[in-house]
Amino acid sequence: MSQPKVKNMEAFAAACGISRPTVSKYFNDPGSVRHSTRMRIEAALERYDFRPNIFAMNQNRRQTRNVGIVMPYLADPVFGEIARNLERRCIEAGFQVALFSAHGEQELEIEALDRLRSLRPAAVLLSPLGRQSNHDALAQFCAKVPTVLLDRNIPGIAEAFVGSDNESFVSQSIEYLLRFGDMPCFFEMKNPSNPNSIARRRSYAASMESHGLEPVSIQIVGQGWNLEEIGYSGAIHALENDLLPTSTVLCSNDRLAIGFLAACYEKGLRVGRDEGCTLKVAAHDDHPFSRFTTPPLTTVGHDYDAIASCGVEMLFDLIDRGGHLDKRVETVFPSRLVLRRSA
Amino acid sequence: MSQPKVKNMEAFAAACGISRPTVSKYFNDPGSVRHSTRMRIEAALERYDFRPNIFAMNQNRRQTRNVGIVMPYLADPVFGEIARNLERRCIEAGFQVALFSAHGEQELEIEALDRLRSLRPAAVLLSPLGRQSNHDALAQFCAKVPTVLLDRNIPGIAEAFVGSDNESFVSQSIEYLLRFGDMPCFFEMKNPSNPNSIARRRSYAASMESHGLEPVSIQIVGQGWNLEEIGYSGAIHALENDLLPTSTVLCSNDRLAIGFLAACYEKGLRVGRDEGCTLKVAAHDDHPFSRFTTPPLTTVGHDYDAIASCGVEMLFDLIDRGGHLDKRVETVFPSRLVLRRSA
DNA sequence: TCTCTAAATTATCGCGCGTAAAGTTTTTTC
DNA sequence: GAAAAAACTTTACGCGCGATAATTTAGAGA
Repeated sequence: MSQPKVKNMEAFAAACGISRPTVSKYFNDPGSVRHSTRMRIEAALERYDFRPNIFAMNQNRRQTRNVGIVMPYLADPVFGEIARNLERRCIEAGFQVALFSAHGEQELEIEALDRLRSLRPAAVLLSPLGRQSNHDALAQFCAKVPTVLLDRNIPGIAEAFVGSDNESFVSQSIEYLLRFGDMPCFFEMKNPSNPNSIARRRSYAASMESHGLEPVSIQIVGQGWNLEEIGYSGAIHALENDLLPTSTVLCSNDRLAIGFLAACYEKGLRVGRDEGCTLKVAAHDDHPFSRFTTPPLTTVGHDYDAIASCGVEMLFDLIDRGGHLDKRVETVFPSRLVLRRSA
Repeated sequence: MSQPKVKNMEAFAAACGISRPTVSKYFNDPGSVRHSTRMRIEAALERYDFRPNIFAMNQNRRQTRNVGIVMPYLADPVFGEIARNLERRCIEAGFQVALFSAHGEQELEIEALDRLRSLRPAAVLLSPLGRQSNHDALAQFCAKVPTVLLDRNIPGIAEAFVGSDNESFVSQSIEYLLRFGDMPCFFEMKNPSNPNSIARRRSYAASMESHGLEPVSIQIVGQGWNLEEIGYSGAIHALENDLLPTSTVLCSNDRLAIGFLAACYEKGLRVGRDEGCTLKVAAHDDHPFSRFTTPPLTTVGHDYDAIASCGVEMLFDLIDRGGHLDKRVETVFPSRLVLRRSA
């Protein structure tokens, strides 16, 4: 079956034997036209290679059907995974998705939001860089474009927030470690760019104190997103100078832990809960790679599916309500412990 | 300084005291107007918050300034990294970038190309799934949209190909291993979805034979993109059944090797070139994590920068030439050996 | 000062669609 | 069966810009 080209909706409507406004109505909502005419249009759609010009549509509609997804660092598999979930669901709901990554840089985040704005998205799912973000620029953006914050909260900005409960993360890991009598010290960056890290730091301290224990942190230096490298150098430094106050280390996140484990190997330290091991290591995030570290990393995982589901639902709800929610909604999902051999 | 809104180019031109066609000309090429008028426009641009409606522009231009980037699996950090490089350069050249991922699925790749087409891109950088791709659909796409293939070649399709030289990859690793008298066996998937894997298989055999040695492959089963898991199970199976013909293993790619190393740890095998190690492992790709495996993985790395540079240059050249090259160009970059402790 | 040319202007068309109003046909309801 | 409602058609306009042609203006060189 050849598919003759039809250059515009006018010609296509003529080929259907239907008026253009009705065809237009069909493309905006196939269910809004009579069943018999719908069949005629869809039959013609098989015969002719036609799809409405997306630019003309977007120009004339009151609202586009674009949604934006902005990730802080797409090369990080965790965000790649989240983005994948979100994108899938948005497409299924009939939206055109524009995917952006800040690549870990403040300027690029602003630039991405800037380019996104010119796409006039109906709404945006934004996972900000966090501390590294230009908060004024974000606030300005969110004031103009309906936005749902994802994974990283910035209080007061955007219409809603969906993410993981950092408290649940840390309390789960600590409960587990304490059950075996281990006093976990907290391994983290001194100046983390990730706001979740701050929340986890607080949760660690609170959780320890609630057990009548004194929190002890090892704060390592480092800037940027190369967390494995930062964790590695920090661990080397800590091991060489005997800075570890306890034999159980709870890392703020898996990527730091991956660097930590590499350092342990280099220093000839055996990690795990087996006999002969001198160190236990646990962390948070359940990074895709954590299952394959040596030893496999005990960690606490996100419920990506729930976060993605809730995030897009919030997004659609926001769009339905005209871009504004009566009050800012914060939804937070609990995490689940993933037991492996490192602790 | 308040930024009063200006709703269209007409109004903005009036605010500048300049005619609309001239302003239009400016936005299409700021250098094409007289210096004094350019200054006036840019001064007004500071005062007013105006940017041309991108939909109207795209609708009316002979050609859009959109370019598409399609990756096979964005959650893989290797592709995330490549995409980041490409995106950056395209934006700098003044293009709007539409980023898509096939998420490892044939249908999604087709769907992405489909959505991309409606964006009428000036040209596309496509890194196909490869064997898993629907080649007919790809050919159909490339016939209609000027395309540069990236990383994975599909002969005869698209205007050009830019990637790494798999031959150089494998010969470098083999040369290195043989220098220490190690007979490397080749660890790979039986039915790899990645066309590079096929090229590497051939290169391994050729390289071994050129040294008068007999090639030995371990082909493991598995489907999909969860390569670490596939490598892990394959290695467990091989180790338990004593299937390894040599004590040096050359993995087709790093992700398989990561799984392999995890299996070795589980089986209590020490890997590396130190004393007391029973196995050496090397691979290809220089995955971002390979530096942090235990032991750190000896591998062969891509020249991402060169590939990205060449890819976008090819893309721009293709656009300049009106979307067609006289003859299909294949550019291939050599790789560099990255020595670490695993072999 | 005059000339020549590059640049800017005016005027007008077209792109492909959304949208609205008014009139017509078809379907539903009782 | 008539009345009401729903779906459709026709007509017309507008969106914001690119493109073009015919004119006018400005700036550089002689």
